[in-house]
Amino acid sequence: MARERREIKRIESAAARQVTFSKRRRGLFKKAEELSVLCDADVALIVFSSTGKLSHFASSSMDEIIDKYNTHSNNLGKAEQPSLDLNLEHSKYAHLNEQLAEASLRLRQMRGEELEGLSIDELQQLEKNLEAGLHRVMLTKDQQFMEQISELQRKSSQLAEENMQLRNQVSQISPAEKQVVDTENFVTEEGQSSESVMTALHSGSSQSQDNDDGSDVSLKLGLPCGAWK
Amino acid sequence: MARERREIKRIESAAARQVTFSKRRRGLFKKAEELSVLCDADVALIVFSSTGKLSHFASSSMDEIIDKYNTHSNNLGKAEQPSLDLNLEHSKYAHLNEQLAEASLRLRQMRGEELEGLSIDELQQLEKNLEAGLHRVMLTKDQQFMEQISELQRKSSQLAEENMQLRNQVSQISPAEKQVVDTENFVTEEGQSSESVMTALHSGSSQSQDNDDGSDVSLKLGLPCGAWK
DNA sequence: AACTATTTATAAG
DNA sequence: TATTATAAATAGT
Repeated sequence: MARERREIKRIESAAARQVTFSKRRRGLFKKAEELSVLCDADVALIVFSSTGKLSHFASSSMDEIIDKYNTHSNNLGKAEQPSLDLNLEHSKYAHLNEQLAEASLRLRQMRGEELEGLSIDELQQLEKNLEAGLHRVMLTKDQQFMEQISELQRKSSQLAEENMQLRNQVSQISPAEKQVVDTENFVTEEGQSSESVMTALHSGSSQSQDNDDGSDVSLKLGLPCGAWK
Repeated sequence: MARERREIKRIESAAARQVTFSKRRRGLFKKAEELSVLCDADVALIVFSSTGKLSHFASSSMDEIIDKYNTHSNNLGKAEQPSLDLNLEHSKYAHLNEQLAEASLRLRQMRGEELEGLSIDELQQLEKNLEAGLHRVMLTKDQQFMEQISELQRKSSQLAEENMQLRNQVSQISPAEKQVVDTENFVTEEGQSSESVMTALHSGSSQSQDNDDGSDVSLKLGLPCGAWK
């Protein structure tokens, strides 16, 4: 990354080593912070220079991150360090930590990670749970889709009716322009079929937070559907 | 450092965040190692992704570095304030509780419970996660099945061979009884096909660990498969 | 420490 | 996942 590539091995000259240390340390800390911010990750970095000087960075609390690290490591079967805590608070704390570790292990396993230690029986059980969960999630999702569709149908019927009334008003006030209104208005009749509503779902433009680049034609369904109320 | 500068703030799109996380994490770990090697520094790096997955690097022993960090921190001075410490303990405790609650909610949701508050987007995400997890679990399970089958094939070939040798011995010692042995023994030839082994898998019932009497080819599948090691 | 010529990292596609 | 144009890091001054 510079005038010439530097081989990655200990720099013998103490002076050069010190200079490189300063430069690279700054870069490393910057990268660590950027990672934590960009990706919402929890990052802890501890550096001791060859002269023993400490520098450190933690995106949240260093102690918390270290605790979490110890918990995870223990899960993966490494030795514990039962030295520090003997009082009740600490054992409660430890117990909570265990529960959390257990829960997150199960979550990771449901995501298909860390399956190495599981027996075939356990894998089959996991598979069943996943299938059952998936099934319920799909049912719930479909139900919400149907609810949104019903709501849209209701809404569009109402709008169509209002439109018709408005057109009537307009034609009474200025009969000559009725023709224009009829051809420009895209809601042609009051009773929209369910098919047409579903089509509208797919052709409607998106609203809100994401990439509104103009080519995205998917309608963003979802709660809270304040936009429709 | 790329096609376009990216502002250093949390990436909203989960997918993009994940991609960036992978890339930058790799870069960060590389830099950490380079610093430790070039400058003879002691470096520890702990990263939890936003999904809770841990990755870490330590140029020497993580525990040692953490110990050294704790020592330095304490020495460099913060006179301890008991009340503050208690508050800290308390808030850590509360925080752990929150994390645990969050984790178990997610677990229940993965089982298809408590889906009421989720938006359609969240439901679809959950569905994707479940499908991905299910897929990985099935792959792992199938792999274990295949391993067990291979082991069984090996074992049965070996048994069949022993069997043939024994029959030869018997026929040499007492040729008159050869007929009897041939008709009573159900293992007829040395090379059992894989189909026959798989059939045995489904028809086999109990196992007692061990009867290596040379004729039982049924096995209980499942870990720990210590009986075969 | 400030300055480039280069190498590296990485955002987008 | 691999590629590539560009931003960033940094080795040697």
